[in-house]
Amino acid sequence: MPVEMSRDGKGSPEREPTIHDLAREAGVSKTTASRVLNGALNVAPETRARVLAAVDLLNYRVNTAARSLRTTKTFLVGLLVPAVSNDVFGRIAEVMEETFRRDGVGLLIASSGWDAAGERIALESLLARRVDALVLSLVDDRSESTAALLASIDRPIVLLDREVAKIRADSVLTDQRSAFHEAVEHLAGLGHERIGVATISTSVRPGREGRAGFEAAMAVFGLESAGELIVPYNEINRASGRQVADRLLEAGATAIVAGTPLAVTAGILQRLNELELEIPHDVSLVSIDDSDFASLFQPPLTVITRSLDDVAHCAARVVAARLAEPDLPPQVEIVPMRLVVRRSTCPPSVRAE
Amino acid sequence: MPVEMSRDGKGSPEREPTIHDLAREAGVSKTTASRVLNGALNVAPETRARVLAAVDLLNYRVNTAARSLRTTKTFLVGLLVPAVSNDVFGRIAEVMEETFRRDGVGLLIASSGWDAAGERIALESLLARRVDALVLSLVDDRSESTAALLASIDRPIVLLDREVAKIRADSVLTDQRSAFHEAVEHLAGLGHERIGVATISTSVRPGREGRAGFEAAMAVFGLESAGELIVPYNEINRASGRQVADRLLEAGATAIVAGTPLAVTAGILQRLNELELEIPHDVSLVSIDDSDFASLFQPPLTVITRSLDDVAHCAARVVAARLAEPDLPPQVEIVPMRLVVRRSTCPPSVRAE
DNA sequence: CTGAAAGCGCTTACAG
DNA sequence: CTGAAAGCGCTTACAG
Repeated sequence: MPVEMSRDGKGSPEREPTIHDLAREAGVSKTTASRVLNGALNVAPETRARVLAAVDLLNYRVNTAARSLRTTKTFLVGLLVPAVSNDVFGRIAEVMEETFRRDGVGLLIASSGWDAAGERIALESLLARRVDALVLSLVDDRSESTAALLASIDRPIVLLDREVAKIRADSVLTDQRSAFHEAVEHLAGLGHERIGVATISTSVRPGREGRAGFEAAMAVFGLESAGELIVPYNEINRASGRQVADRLLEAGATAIVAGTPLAVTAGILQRLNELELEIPHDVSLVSIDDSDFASLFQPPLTVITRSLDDVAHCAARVVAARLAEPDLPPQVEIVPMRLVVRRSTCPPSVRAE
Repeated sequence: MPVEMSRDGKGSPEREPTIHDLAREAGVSKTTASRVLNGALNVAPETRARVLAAVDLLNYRVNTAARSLRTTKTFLVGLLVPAVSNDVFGRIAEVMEETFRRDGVGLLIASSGWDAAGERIALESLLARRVDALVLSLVDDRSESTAALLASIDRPIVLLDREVAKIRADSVLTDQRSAFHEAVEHLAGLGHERIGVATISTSVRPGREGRAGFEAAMAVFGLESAGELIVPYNEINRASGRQVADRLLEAGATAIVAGTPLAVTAGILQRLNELELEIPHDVSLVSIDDSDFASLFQPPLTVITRSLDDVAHCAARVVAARLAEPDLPPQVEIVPMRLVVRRSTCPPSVRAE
């Protein structure tokens, strides 16, 4: 007697069961098996039960590749971020993954490394996998070539805090403008007149909006937002943060709004420390995005923050809506930011130069 | 004349070109087209060139679903971690993704949320996608049910700092034992006798190895490693860290080795601060894994650290080797840890109780 | 060095 | 409510 050990559930890990095996086990056609697998409603309850029992017995799992080939959908969405290791993007990725998982959708994550060339490659790899939709946090939303690439794609795109001209896309934005307004309001209220801001480059929406929000707020409070008080950081590292700190201090800032990622903020703090400038007595500091770091630093940092989970849920919802209804008008969701006052801000002292 | 606008490269985003279109464009058979796509060597150079030109012209990208269906490989590897938002796992995920991308392999990341039930679901979702290999950082490597599931899988598995009995798997391990030895050596050298350690539970290799390393080192230096000096944290949050700090202090520890993730370490620091215990004068502290947080905290933390990039590269290499050679004997790679002395450790002071 | 043909595991009109 | 048949886009013996 030949060794026949199929359908024993576990143990001999042979060929994975196919829908054919499933149908045979349940005594129905592949068509019917497929119907219950896909939750079609026109199936007799009893038949459905038989198929489901067979699924359990055989430990059947649908072959996604075959399904994709047939339906031309991959049930995969691609997420492109500058760096998953970044605390903000890491959390967004985590929550999105978990959210999509409930719908049987996988999240393919790619990091650009804050670099245009890296971004191109990451994007290509996502496209090669034929993801059903793309969620993007680009390094430069003004790039013509990126815009051209995205325009040619014909797949749903949701932009995370970016705006790309001439393409059809949904977006989830952060209200940077009001964020900077709140920061300035807080600082101006404390009596600061020379408020400096470290911010991401204008090649990206938060840089443009943050700057605009800052300037508008300064005007509202009757303060001068001189050009030298707005300095973009160039790279995501400490050196860049130290440089920014120097320039802002040179410009006479008594308070700094650090619209910077952690590594850059770290550089700013490091530089202030070296110069023996105490926070908040010598310099007040407002940082963007909350973290263990911010709340545990001495002094605990006053921050402008948002719910990263909201951003992620929002993005997932937008993707789902778009996939369900491709002809929806462009969706735009705005996630608010709020100020959390801690101990890194106080009235300015009269510093002797 | 009917509107015929195929092969215009971009613009009209119609049906994606298939290998059939490619073959026609290049004037060869699908077989040949497939051969050059897969880098087969028995193709005339000139033919190859024609196909490649057609690829460019049509902007052809192979349909991964079809390829997978045919080859039974998905070119996808699954990474299961407790949380991608964690600084350690985030970095590992980022580097692995980038490494795999070069080989055209995608990384599907799933987070368990440090939870057994969540882990099961995450694992199932990875399996449902039929990933070619699994890289796992389990929440409990002693779980019988997880072991049974993994044993039934028949796909390459590489364990990240975990060891599961009775399954066939490769592993990338961290040398926790020597890490804790170094920490104790450093602290004992400073004169500490009551050294406490906060560590992950023994349901996971680092918890077991760390504990063993700690006890062995204490013995070497003639110190008592009483049970109350070893306290596991239960959850990944500050409250848990505060609790751990209290217990260790109660046990009379003058130095703490915090083998804890950032959120827990944060709780320990917070508690010490509340109790107005100064680091290092009242309590010395050695933390595990370096970060901006650790180096910028006041005082900068002495840490035991490892190269996360090495861990990631190592894991990627092990996966690649296993995929290329399924019958390789189990591979075990060990990544070293080293001590970086900063300013959170000093000789113990005589504290009045 | 090249091609015709079969088949991977699904889903979906179509027919009943 | 159910099933037979076609076909999604590839790769791979097999034959030449």
